[in-house]
Amino acid sequence: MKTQVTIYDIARHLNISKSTVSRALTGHPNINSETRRSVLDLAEKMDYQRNTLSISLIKNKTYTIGVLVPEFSTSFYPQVVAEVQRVAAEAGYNIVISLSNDCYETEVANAAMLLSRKVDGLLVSLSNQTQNFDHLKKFQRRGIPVVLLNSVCNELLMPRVMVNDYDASFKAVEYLIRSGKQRISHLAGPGTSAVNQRRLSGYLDALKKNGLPVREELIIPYDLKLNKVKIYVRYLLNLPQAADAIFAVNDPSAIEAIKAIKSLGLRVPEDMAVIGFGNNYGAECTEPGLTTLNHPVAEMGRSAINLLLQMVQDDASKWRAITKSLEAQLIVRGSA
Amino acid sequence: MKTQVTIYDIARHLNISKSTVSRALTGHPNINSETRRSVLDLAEKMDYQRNTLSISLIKNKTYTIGVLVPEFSTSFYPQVVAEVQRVAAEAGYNIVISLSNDCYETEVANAAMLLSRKVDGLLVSLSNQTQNFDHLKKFQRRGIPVVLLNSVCNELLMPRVMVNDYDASFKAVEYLIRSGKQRISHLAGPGTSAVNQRRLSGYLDALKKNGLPVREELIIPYDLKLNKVKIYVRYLLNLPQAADAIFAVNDPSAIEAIKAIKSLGLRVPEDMAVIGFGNNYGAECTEPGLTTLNHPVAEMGRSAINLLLQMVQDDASKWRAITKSLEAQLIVRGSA
DNA sequence: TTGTACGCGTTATCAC
DNA sequence: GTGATAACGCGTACAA
Repeated sequence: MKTQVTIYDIARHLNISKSTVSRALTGHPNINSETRRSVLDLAEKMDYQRNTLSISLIKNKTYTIGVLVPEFSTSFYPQVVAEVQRVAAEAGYNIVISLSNDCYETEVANAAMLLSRKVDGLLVSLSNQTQNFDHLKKFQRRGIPVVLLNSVCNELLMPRVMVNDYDASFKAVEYLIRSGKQRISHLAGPGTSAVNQRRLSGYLDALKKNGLPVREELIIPYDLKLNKVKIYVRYLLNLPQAADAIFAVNDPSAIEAIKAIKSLGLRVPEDMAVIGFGNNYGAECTEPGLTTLNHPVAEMGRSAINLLLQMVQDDASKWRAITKSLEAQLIVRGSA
Repeated sequence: MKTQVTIYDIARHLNISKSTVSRALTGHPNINSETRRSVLDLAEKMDYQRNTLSISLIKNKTYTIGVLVPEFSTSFYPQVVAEVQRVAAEAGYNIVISLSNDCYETEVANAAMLLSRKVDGLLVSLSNQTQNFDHLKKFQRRGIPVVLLNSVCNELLMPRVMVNDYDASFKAVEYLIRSGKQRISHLAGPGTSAVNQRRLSGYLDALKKNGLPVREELIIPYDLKLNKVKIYVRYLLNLPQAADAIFAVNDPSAIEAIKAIKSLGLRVPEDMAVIGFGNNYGAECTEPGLTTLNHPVAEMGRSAINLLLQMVQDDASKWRAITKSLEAQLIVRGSA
């Protein structure tokens, strides 16, 4: 059974104590430079590798950040996570990623796992289902900082980074109105998610502010299962007063809508304009290109992890439950 | 300073020894059911959380798998990783993800980090740049199993999971030939990557086997920077004998090619057919839809992690350097 | 400058 | 069934 090389092994070989070896390895000032040299050489030769576990145990610090996100099914979270990983690595931290698959139970289980792994901080984007926040409270109670991404939790005071969905949606709908559209429909996501609520609000207010009536029949809440989009599009076109634009809650829905419209022999944006949300992969691949709101993914990841790393270093008394709200820009391609 | 609740705290409160507490918590058989009950109750009440670090230290086992991939810039790795995470979680393992950004130095640094974190196994997809494999050898030397994903390393004997790029490319090119194309171009990726080499081989052999000449001017090696695609497309169309089809090494290139062809006023696939590789997000968004080879992402992730978990459990003497080669299916949409 | 002794939180091996 | 005691690998007061 091959066991690892420890500082004790090095110490024996050099006839010194393991504390001296430790000092050499950690770069402690009080050590003879020759001793240190020979330790480093031998360590190299013996292919010594520090055991991070024991150090973490002693220092009660793991240099690990837990990242809890719902899914990787669009480009959004992968891109956010990539940026988070990059920034964290620069600061000497590693990340442990957990996917909740938008399932509350999985989210709780993963949170418990990250807790028992003694992460130094938690970056979390809650699942759509999550209504109970005890799993996050456990972190707070232990003095482990938590930053929310794209999520709201009114019970808990913790910093969060989000996109200004309201403003963005408002902007998108107003753009449609300015380009002459009158019957703008909203393909909405599940109302359980605060994100979707904010997008709906932006839609509603843009209509009101511009003197357009809110028509219930044009607001379609759906579960984001793409196969239903075609049905909705057909419905919108067959209304007594057909819709002339769709503001979709996300890009995949918008892309699906464009396909449906075209398959019915109609033109985008003349017969029906479409605007999405996210600017995911694929948004520029449609014909016409999808006009959509750009999610500032890298910036979101960067803000969130920087906020969290700052909290990790600061004393808990310095923590502030600030909300960082980033703007989503409207990218005009051709679908609206 | 709030410190964590330990088994010793529980022991004191109940006037028993910490060994007994440990036994209760781990479900050891030799323990009075009443004692156990009171321990579990108190643990719950005190919000006790096991410290995985110390257990890992003592058991020399972390239940952690290192996952080292190049990037998250297409849907490929995120989807693979999502599946790996799912399967690993089922088996009680967590994963630590590291992105190398296709940079050799980063890859080496990340590997060292994972090593010092004492991962139980490593799943790695090498960067394009990687030519030296010492960082992987270190794992092997310590008895930590490594599985390669989509990578080749002739120096090292380790299992790998890959797509049968050769067969897939052969299939795609043959499909183009059958549909009447004669001057099939290949937009190739950097030759340093074995994956790209295999795709090129499949292209070449399909031509040969079907009696078509290999024309050097139709083979374009490029660095996958999408902004160059338009130039290449124009070049291919302006040849004395213009190309009539493009087999692109990946989907983004193919999608870019379709756009370029259409922007020049030509038709896909009549004037120029296009086939991609990967079936990434966006492949079904183009007009016409992109005909491409489907990367069996979930299956690849599953195979790789299952192979690795098996090795983690087995003795090193049982390890076999098998190669698991999965088939990529041709998805015919409209671009060819 | 170096060595000794202890502790981090837990499990394992002995006794009893 | 339970309790000491020794590990796991390392850092660090404290003493020398």
